Amino acid sequence: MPSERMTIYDVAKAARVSTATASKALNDTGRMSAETRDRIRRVALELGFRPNSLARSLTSKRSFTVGLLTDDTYGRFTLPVMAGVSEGLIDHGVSVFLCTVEDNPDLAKIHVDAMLDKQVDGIIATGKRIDKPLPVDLSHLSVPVVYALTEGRPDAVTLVPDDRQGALRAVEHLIARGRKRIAHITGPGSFRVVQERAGAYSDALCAAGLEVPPAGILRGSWSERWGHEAVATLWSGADRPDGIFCGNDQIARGAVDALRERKVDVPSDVSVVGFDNWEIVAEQTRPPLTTVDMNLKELGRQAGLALVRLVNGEAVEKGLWKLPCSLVVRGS
Amino acid sequence: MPSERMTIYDVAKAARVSTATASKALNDTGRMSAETRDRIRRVALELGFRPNSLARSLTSKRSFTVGLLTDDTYGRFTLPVMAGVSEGLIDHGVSVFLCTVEDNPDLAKIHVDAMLDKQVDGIIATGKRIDKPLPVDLSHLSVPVVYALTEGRPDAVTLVPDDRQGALRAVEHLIARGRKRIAHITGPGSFRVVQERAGAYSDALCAAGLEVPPAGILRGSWSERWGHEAVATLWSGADRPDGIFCGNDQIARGAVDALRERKVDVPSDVSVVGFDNWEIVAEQTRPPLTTVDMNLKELGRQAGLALVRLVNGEAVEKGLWKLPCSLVVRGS
DNA sequence: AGTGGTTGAGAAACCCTTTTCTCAAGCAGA
DNA sequence: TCTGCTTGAGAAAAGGGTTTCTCAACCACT
Repeated sequence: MPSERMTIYDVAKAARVSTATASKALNDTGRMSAETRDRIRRVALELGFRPNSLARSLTSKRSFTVGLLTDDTYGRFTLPVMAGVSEGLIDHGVSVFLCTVEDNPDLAKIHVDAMLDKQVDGIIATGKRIDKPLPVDLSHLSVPVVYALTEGRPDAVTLVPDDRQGALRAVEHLIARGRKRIAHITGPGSFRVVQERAGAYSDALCAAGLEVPPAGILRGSWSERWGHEAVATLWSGADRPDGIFCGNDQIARGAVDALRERKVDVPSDVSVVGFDNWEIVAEQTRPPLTTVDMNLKELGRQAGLALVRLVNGEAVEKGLWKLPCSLVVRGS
Repeated sequence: MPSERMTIYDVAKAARVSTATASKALNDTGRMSAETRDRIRRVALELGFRPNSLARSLTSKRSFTVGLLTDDTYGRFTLPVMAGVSEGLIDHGVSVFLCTVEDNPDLAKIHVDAMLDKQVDGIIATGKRIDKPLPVDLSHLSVPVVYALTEGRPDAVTLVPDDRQGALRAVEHLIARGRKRIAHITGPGSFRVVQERAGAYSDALCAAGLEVPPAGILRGSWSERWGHEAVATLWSGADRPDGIFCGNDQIARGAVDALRERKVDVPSDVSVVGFDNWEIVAEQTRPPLTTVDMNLKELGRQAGLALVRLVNGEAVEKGLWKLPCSLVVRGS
């Protein structure tokens, strides 16, 4: 391991050419004899030469670096998104600056400025809610911005899971299982995903010629506790459901636990479908949850690729990109 | 918003000085009249000048950039660590390259090479297990490396939670609650944390003059299912415990659920303490779990700061740094 | 007037790579 | 032999900063 990094001067000297020639040989540009090109390449390889990206970026105006902004420290959504971004971009030789800003506008501004100073080619903004923006305005930057799983600007690319399609899949699955009286237990009505999923729930029932029960949609918090409570409410009435579509896996788990405590068998008496495919919840539920996966890693990948296209000046359709969800069938 | 970034040439021209003088004025180096310095600064501010980090790094040999390598995409441990790193470093003007490598040596090598090409000042390696290394050798790099929550080289700085201290706190808490017959349900014996926590469990009991029950330590998987099963085993015997220290929160939750199903009240009949303070599990348990928090965000912060000190050539004590855990008392 | 020390600021080199422009050599054709 | 074209390679500038070195101007003393 050479303690000092080799420069192109070292390569040029060792190959007895100028740095210009060396550069051209290594980048496969310019004109020279195949023999010279090969010789320079061999020498570079022997010396373990690796070009200094900084110097290269200085002239090329491309740093092959993007910034990833997130407001989520503990949640489960951003990690797969980030992994997807990282994975999607490494193939293009692009590295990712990670910045966590957690609802702090000043911190966010500092991070954005730092990224801009480091000449990022673009920025990906990601968060935990699709209906809340990050605490910083990214609309007039000199670099392109892509939003993923957070509220984006209308004139920018924004990637979100297709909640409606995912919810349809879930309800259709219940219907295909022969369920007729299907309820929906979900989170706070202030969340857009709640509205989307609830709308899809109603539509799916209508489309199948089933009626939406009078108190079919129960809104509460995103917690197991609420799933538990909601089942208590449902079972206190006369028209008990035989299928439940839950707004997330935690609610579903609370519901399944409550059903078990009432000696209602899942899935023979009642089928339950969750949302999120949060494995730690879904797989530990007894029985394991059938649930909707939002394919967040893929979403992150696409966000990265979209940004690269924008950076390259390629045409990219602006607006909301809804990426399909898939149903993971387990035991519930 | 100027579409083209201002350079120091623009500042120099506007202030009618040379770039050398401008640079010195802005960096508070060199000699010049206070008046000139102020004027240049004012001009720079007006123009919205921000120095190009790339150009600066090229001469200074410091990129104010570090790489963060992780093998964890879905787990819960790395996200707070990463957030802590990011938080601890931004104060030093250092940005973080995020790289997820997930057990893929080739991918890891690509990422490391990319980081080195981008002249990172150092690398932080982080993972999900303290007794498994990342799939890439970082021992002969030209930049310093700090390990956090992953197996590090003996001659490097490695930060891990103090499992022993955390476990002692947990068991002492049970003892302070007056519990006499304390069991330990934990994960696979192949994990070093299992050994550490189990050792601390035994030692704490001895120190308090309590005996370790014959089958006091039950090793299994890290799942709720196993916590459930283990309680069944314990309660099938004669010598039922009145306190349970669990190796993680999932096991604890399984145990608490099993106890409830047996009509054993938590915490009046049996006290349970978990490990990890994984809020999504601990807070949703009925009753909410008392558990050990590993302070992972702080661990990440420290990792970042340690790396900065290494980069600055300051003395840093090598070896294993064990960071204290804290007990979060809830309802169990 | 000559000497010496300080002050303020600029010229130029440097960091590493890419790129444009120039140019000598070689060759074909007239 | 002269002209014109192609080929291979290098000189130099650019990219945006930092830093070292130089130097003129000014002041205070002899």
